[in-house]
This record gives sequence, C-alpha cells and structure tokens, in this order.
Amino acid sequence: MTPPPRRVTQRDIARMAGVSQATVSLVLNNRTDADVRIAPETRDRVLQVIAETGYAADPAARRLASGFNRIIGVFTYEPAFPSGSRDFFHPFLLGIEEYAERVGCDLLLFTSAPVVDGRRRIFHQDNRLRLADGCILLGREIDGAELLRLNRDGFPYVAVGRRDDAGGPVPYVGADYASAVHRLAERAVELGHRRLTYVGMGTSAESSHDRRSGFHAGATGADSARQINAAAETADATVDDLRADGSTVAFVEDFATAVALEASALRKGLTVPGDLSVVTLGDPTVPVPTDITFTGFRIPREEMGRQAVEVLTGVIDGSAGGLQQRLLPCELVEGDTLGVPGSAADRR
Amino acid sequence: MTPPPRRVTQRDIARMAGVSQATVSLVLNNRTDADVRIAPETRDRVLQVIAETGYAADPAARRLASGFNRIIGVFTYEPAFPSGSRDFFHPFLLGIEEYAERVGCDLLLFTSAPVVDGRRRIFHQDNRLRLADGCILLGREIDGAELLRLNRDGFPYVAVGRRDDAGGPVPYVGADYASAVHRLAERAVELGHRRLTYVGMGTSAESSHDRRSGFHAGATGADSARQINAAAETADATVDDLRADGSTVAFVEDFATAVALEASALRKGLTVPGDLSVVTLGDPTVPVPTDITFTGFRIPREEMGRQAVEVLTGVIDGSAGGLQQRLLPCELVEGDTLGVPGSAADRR
DNA sequence: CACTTCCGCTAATGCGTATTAGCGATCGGG
DNA sequence: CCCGATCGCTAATACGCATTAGCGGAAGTG
Repeated sequence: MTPPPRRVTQRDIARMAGVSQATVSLVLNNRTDADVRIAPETRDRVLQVIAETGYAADPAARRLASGFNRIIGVFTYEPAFPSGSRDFFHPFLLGIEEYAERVGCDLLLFTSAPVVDGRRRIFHQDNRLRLADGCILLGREIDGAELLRLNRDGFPYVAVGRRDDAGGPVPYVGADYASAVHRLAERAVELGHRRLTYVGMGTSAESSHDRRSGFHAGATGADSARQINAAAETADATVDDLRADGSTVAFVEDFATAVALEASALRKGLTVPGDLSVVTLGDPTVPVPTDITFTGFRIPREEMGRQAVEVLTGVIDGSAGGLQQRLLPCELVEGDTLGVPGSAADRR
Repeated sequence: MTPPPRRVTQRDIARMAGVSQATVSLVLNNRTDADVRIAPETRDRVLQVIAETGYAADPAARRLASGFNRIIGVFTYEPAFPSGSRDFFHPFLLGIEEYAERVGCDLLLFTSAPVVDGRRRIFHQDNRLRLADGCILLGREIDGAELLRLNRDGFPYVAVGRRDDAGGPVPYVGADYASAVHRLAERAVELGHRRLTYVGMGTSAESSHDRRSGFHAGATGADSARQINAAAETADATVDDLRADGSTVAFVEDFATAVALEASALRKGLTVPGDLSVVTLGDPTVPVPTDITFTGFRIPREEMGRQAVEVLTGVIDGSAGGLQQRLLPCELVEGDTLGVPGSAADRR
C-alpha cells in the first residue's frame, strides 16, 4: 500500500496565483459575506489557475473541515446475494438515485456492513457512516436498536417504510398501506362479502400491522373479519380453511401466497373470483410467474425513494420542520380476482 | 447548516483509557510491527473503552491521514433516468456489489456527475472522485479524454468492457466478443452459409470493433462477408438488402434490430432460419418483447462486475502486475434462428 | 494633517486520524 | 554496578481544507 501520488492542493493553486491558501478556499466557496472580500481581478486569477489545473478539492479534507460532503449513505438491510428480493428494492434505488442526481449528491452504498445473525448491521467496528451527511435505510425489517442509536447520536437518517418510534419519532417515507387495504376491504363488503379473512405472513413489521389495521377498519360492515397466517406451500390447507370458515374473500399479504391460493382454488374446482375472491396487498417481493392480474394496489416505490432523499436533505440541513414523516398513497389495481361472492362469473 | 454534533474521537477514548491518542490509533490499527509495542493489558483496556463507547473512526480523517478508505467509486456513463438501458447495467452492479461486500468495501456512486453534451463527465468542479481508493467505469462508450486524465493522474480505475489504450494501457474486464462472434461465424460457414452480412449500429465503440473483427476472422471460409449498418426501424429495407445480396445469415449487433429483422422476414413470407438465419451479438440493452430464442451468446455481466472489483483492488494496492486486462469468454446460446440455408425447416 | 472607516487579503488554527522519532524505564550481560 | 538493549509508550507532525481574527493600506472625514 504505497500512498497515492500527491495531487494538486490549494497551496499549489495559491502559489501559482500569487495569493494565500485561504484566498483560494474563499474563492472556491464563493464566499461573498460582508466580512470577506476578494477583488474581482484576484478572484478571476484564482479561477483561471483552477481551470488550468483542473483542480478539485479533496472531499475528505473538505468533509473534515466543514462537516459536510453532499454524500448520502444508503443502507440496505436485506442480506447478501443473489437474492430475488433485490428486484423489490430496485425501484426504491431508482428513485433515490434520480433525486440524488437532481440535488447533486453522490450515493454511498454501505455494502461492507457485516451480516450478524442473518441481518446486516449498520454499526460495526469499521462503519463509514460518518462519511455521509445522512443515510437512507432500506429493508423489510429495520432493527429498532439501530434506529435508537441513530437517534441518540443525532445522525440524520430516513427510513423507507413507516417505523414506530425508537427513542423518538423516526423520520420515514412510507406507503399508506392502512388506507389502501381499508378501501379494498370496504369495496369487498360493498360487493357483498360477509366473511373476510386476512392471510398474513406472521411477521411483526410495521407494514404488516398497518395492513391488518386497515383491513379491520374497512371490514366493519362485515359479519366476520378474521386473520390467519399462511405461506404459499400450505395453500391447499388454507383454501380448505377459508371454505370451512365460509370466507368468500382472502386478503393476502404475500404475493406468492396469493398466486398459490388462486391455483389451489382452481384445482379444487372453485372459481376465482366467483367462489373465492383473492386480494393481494402489495407488489411481489420475489418474481412469481403468473398471467393473472390480481386485485390489489401498487406501492409507489420509485416515488418513495425520491421523497426519502428529499426528506433526508431536510433533516440534514435542519429545515425539515415537522414534515419528517410521510405516507404516500397507493394506487388501487382493478384486477380480475375480486368479484361478487357466489356469482358464477369466472375470471376472464 | 449547523455543523453536526461532536462525536467520540480517539482523544476521548485516550482520556478514558488513560493513554495517548497515538496509542489508541495504534491499537485500533492492530499495529504489531517490531518498533511499535503495546502491552497486552493496555491494549485490552483501550479495546474495552472502544467497545463500551461504540467508537468508530471518522472515515474522512482516516482517509486524509492514510490515503485509503476501502471505498470503491462507481461511475456510470449512460445518462439519467428513467432509462431502460439501466436494466442492462444491473447485472454488472450486482457483481460489483457482491464482490465489494466480500472484500469489505463500500461503493460510492457518482450520481452527482453533471451531464454535458448528453454525456456524464467524471471530472467536474466538485467531483468527489478522490474520496474513493479507485473507481470502476461503466458505460457503452467511455470518453477517451477522461481515461487519459485518469492515467495521467495515476488514479486507479478499471473499465468494464475492453478499451483501447489511452496514454497507456487501460485496465479492463471485458467480454471476449471477438472470439464469440468468430465461433458463431465459423458455425454458420460450417452449416453451409456462403454469403454472410454483419448488421452493425454504426458505432465506433471497441465492443463493436471486436465483434466485427471476430466476424471477419470466422467467415474466412465464406464467399462473401460484408458489413452494413441498420436500425430496427429500417428492418424491411434491410431484409430486402440481405436478399438482394444473396446473404443467408445476418449477424446483428443490436438485439432490437434482430427482433425486427425476424419479424420483417416473416411478414415477407420468408422463414427463419430456413430462408434467413439471424444471429444476435449480445444481450438486449433495452427490454424487447419476443418469445423467440435467438442464436447468439451471453455476456457474463455479473462475473465481469465481480472481476472488475478484483482487478481494481489489485491496481490499488499495486499487486496487479500485468494482469490488468481480462477478457471473459461468452457462452454461446443455441437458439432457433441459425440453421442450414435453404432448408424449408421453419423455426419451431 | 490626524483620525476613522472600509477594503482586500493573510496568518493561524482546528477538524480527527496515522505515523515516526525518540524518551524514560526496565532488563540483561559482563 | 555500569552500560547498552529492549520495551512500552507519547509528543509532535502531516494530511488538505474552512474559518476567523486581524493587519496594512487606501480612502474618506473633520
């Protein structure tokens, strides 16, 4: 590890322009305060030399001295590769990158975070968190202890997805699952469904909680709104369970489980949505082959990414005020799997 | 912009452990040279305090003092969003991230690079290039002038894709297009094709050059091996041109053009590959809907990303030797669009 | 002409770390 | 018992930049 070759510094520029290093810095930062004056000709001379040499300030030194960087950290919780769930995060990253580009920020991906107990950790011996002005947290389940630490340290951050308080309010940009599921449940009741079942994944994440509460809020007009847990592998048993309960519609948290449910129902001679309606509660997290358009909603992932950066910049420069928590509306998807219960109408 | 709150420093640790700041640094860096000795109990005491406080070194200061960071820059040439070509780059990034994670490096995405003349620029006033130990260049066409500058500055970098010299050899990890196209052309000749046409995009990128030279090298046994340029929009005219020339096989650089050619041929009553064989020379750069499996080859994009990081780390620590240029083999794809010329056999 | 004001700039310092020369203490050998 | 070697550590400095107090000179004021 031989140190990298010496590069042009402000001292060099200063010498060449016949001024002091401080002057170079002042010119570079366009300081035009009342108590800092540089004669136009001096300024031009310095700028001239800068242009000739192609000088660019050392970002590390700059950060050390000023405390800022225009770098946004991105921390992805979900562990390593190759993981299909990556595709789920891609739109978030797209939005993040787009907005970062717009505001002239670079992105620092904390890929070096070690995996402990099957989960990446922000805080490890060598974390380079403080190289960034703030960071964006991405992941289905975010460690509450780490949020707490971020809050305690006063490190600017924003979570993508709503998060419960952790030693203080957590800045986030989330999707309004509660409202989306609420509307879907209401619609099911309007269509005549009397017994509704929520098919969850058994996770305790905030996103699951919001969906469930939206479900119950929207299903107040029904005779029964219960909740079970199931996975794609147990689809057959789940369909039996639904029939036994008399449920005519399933609100399914996991997309793959919804696909499996529909397939199982068909195998059992049922029609969808005639005998059983199936509503999905979010975009697929892993690619699932299907040519059915499920009724459900769309998570505005790209927009969430964009706004996460927007909120973060607000948190960093302290201008955010109270607007550090945003819930974005989800667009409902008019699919082919929610219909009038008991109707013979098969899906097209 | 109020400066961020003061955080724990080595001085704090030193005070708490009753040692000097230098000692903390030495312990932290596990220095065990002959001329640097720390008593085990002192070391433990320092480590104890570090663990209690959760201290992590300031990466900016560290970089400033040592010159290294364990951060890898990633520069993407292709301009902004939302661009479908992004999907083409995704596998590269996947490989890059995977290997970076393995070697404990973070990734710095230079999203702040401004677009000038429709192309992103590495070197701009505020580039944070030097925050990284080195960088990876990604893009269909990379600016030779910028490569030159990187070489001149002695800044470690690696291009993804073969590049011609630019004031010295350019370190790269590329795909061996020449060899892949060579083999495909040979196979076409073996199958009985006597007149071959290379359908290019009219670009001067190294990747195009390599394909063309592979084509001509592999087609030495043919009666004619010519070269034209065409786009998807002019597919009909191109098919006519091919027929007029008597060519029975087209080697098509651009995937979308290949799809259009096949469709046009069918419309004109020709069979593929019976009347006209179509060979594609690379993965789609934009999503093109088709259910045909074209004969061609696969670019090992993920592996290229991985090896790019590997080569870069070698360049950075100077251990790379002469192995700074790698061409990875492409796997041939046995598709349905290359057959015996004149055979009535339609594609399945 | 003395005195204040303002202009244009610089010297000095700090940011937090890595590195090295070298200091005092202890130890071993003769 | 003295001297050199070794051990364990620290003081000092550099890295490149941003920031601020303040300096010398010119201009303005009475």
